[in-house]
Amino acid sequence: MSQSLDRALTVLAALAEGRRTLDELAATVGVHKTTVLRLLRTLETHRFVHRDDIRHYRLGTALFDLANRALDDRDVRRCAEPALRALNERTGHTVHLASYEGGEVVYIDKYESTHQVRMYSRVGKRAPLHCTAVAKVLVAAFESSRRREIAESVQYTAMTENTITTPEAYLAELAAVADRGWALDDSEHEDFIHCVAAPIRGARGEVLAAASVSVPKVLLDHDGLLALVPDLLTATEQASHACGWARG
Amino acid sequence: MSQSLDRALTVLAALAEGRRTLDELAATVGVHKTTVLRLLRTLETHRFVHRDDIRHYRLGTALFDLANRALDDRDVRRCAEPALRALNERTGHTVHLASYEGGEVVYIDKYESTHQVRMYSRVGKRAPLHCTAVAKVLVAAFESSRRREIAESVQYTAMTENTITTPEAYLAELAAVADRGWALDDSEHEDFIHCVAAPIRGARGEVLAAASVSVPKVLLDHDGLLALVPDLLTATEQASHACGWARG
DNA sequence: CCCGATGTTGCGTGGCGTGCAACGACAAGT
DNA sequence: ACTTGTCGTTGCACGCCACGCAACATCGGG
Repeated sequence: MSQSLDRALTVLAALAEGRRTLDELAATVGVHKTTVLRLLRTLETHRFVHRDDIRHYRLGTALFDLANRALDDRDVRRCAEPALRALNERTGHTVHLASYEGGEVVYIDKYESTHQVRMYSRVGKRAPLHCTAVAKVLVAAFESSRRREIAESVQYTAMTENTITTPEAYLAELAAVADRGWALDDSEHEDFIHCVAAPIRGARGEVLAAASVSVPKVLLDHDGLLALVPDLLTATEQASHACGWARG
Repeated sequence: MSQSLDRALTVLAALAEGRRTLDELAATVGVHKTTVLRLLRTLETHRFVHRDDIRHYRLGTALFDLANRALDDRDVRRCAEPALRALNERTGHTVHLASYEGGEVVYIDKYESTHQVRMYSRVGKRAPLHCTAVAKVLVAAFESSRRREIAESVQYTAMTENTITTPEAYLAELAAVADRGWALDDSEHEDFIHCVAAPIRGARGEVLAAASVSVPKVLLDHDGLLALVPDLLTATEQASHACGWARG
């Protein structure tokens, strides 16, 4: 563990919240401001931070560059794009693409709703495992031993009345998801939003990612949401083909 | 300048090219592999890198998170979104949003073309100052002394036959752009693509960002491109209003 | 079974990152 | 205008910690 690097990354995390001054940063990281200054200088030469004001620092453009270049490398993202974009245009609702990596589910793409009501999410954000449709789809793709392992380690924070709060209920849900081929988030994450999600498969049939449609309950009731499932499955199958999946 | 941090950032830059092994990284950075290992460990605990394979490292999810959170903070991006999205849907062509920061022009948003022919670009990518329409718009927004200063420091790399290659020609072009309120890239960056761009203004009339429409020449000839200008200006004016611009 | 390549660990050295204190720059208050 | 306070910046000396080395672990291929 490199101390200075560790501190620099903490600085970046602090800057993610918004622009900060030198000793605001020094305070949050808990080191002398001189130290932060030097770290910032190095970060600045690499364009990781940028000072717009004489005394305010901000995240720099190198971050955008790196992140989006890395995202660009993901084949799923590129291959699934036309299908998901079409789904988004057809339904008008928010479409997410998420993948499982390193024990967490992360959004790797997003297509905004055309409606006024927007949901809060962001590419790069991590999705809770127990109360999102995409996570259910992705975890349900594992064999049962792995599922059980994950189910044990999840923090079952109750986000709404409907949130699943026990490993047993979660495992049962996963089995159901695996069985029917798509997942439902019945306002388990946020009270006013419900979602459906389905897997996108690669050449060997493995699950590469999950796509979801999220819709505010004021726009569509439960049955209305379920009516989107065929549309969703059409899109994910189309995306799966684009990713090399052979079987229809 | 912090040595270890400097090396760590170089490692990240190397990883941006794609997944790498430990001593590939050690070689490119030019240090002992032990050193790289320890840097990677620190980076890994902060989710900046992720090892998908036992011997391959990749950029991690924290980068996406940071970058997109930072992008989210940009008011322009959010405010301009509906107008640009509409422009993109109306024309079917690639729409870019770019802003000037720290001496460089960087793409902060992108709306993909619906046509088969796509252009290569990416959010976070830096746009050359002398041969892109967005850069012309942004630089033309400065007062003449600043323009001259910038014009002197630009590297006039000739990308195509039409690329502007002298400070004098560049300054003349900037004056024309400032005068008519929009800019043209007549295949000055890439042979087969031409673009038009216009500024998006904030509450005090200052230029916040530039929006552009890029279209392959096989789809639209010069006159066809110019015919898009009214559409573009409608969109940028709409976006400007959303950003607080009062005057129509 | 050996051998090469690559990731990992222990360890001693000294470079370098650290905190301190003093200084500079700027703004606000009196 | 002087003072006062705040914040960024610089010089410096100490000692920690990051470094490279070498040995070990692990895995695959011949």
